[in-house]
Amino acid sequence: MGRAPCCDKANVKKGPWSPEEDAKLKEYIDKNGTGGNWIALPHKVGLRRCGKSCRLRWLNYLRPNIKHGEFSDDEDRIICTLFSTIGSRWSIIAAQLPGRTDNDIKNYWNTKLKKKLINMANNHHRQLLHPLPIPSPNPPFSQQYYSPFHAQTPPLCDAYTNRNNNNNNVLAFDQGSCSSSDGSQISHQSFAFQGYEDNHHQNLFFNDVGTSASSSNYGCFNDNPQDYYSSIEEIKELITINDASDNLSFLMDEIKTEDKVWCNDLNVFSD
DNA sequence: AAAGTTAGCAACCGCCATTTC
DNA sequence: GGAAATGGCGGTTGCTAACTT
Repeated sequence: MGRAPCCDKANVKKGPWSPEEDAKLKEYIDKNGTGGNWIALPHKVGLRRCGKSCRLRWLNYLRPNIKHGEFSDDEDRIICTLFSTIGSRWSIIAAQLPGRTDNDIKNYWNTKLKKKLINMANNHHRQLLHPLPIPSPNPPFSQQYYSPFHAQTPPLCDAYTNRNNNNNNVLAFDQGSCSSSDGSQISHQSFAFQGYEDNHHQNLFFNDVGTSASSSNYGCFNDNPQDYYSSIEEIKELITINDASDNLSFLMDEIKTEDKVWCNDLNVFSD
């Protein structure tokens, strides 16, 4: 025969945990450990909770060194990189992000990061359909790749300045400041950029929505950043209709098959 | 100011591989 | 060897706070 039933479903409490329950569980595990048996734990602790619920509460909230709050750019990059490689294996992705739980990452992906990525992929999609003029001569900007997650990196500033000097149809605003070629400091509030590749298909810049604060001298900002989209509704539709994940996969595949390198510094979609 | 809508997140559900007896 | 529980995981739900109309 097998083991005894894990818990009396009719008598266990469900819903949000109270501070008292948290304190009980934490105190017990701090003193005694989990004992390797979550199902037996609630009885020992004196909680009317299912063992699975205790396990989840401990792993996702109570255990030491849990990190809460905003995800960093580095964490974004790791999540995107791994998701593009292994898909929704949240526990594996979480293992690469100390202090983050699979549940946290899953929630973050579903509520924020996926939308961000879809938006970027969609912008790229448009850019491929309607390529901008390739500048000539090709400006001597940094060979490093520009990452949309990384709006404040020096490569962005280099690209910004050099391309501006060549009066190209590109712009990039970042929060903070960077140096222009004449040595002056440029400050910006936000970033927005129109995307295109260089002649060698080695550098790819992105469209993205954003607002320009004070950069008219430096970019060729074409009026309203939303003009880069044929329709905002189209973007909403892209995200909401059908299965957003399938849609994202489609876009990812499309980008891959374009034989282009996307976000190479993230190792996302690189050949 | 109130009602309606949306976004974020904690927690639950259910499936499946593993473990136990 | 097989039945049944456990542990672990990804998907989903439901509550609540924030935002919009």
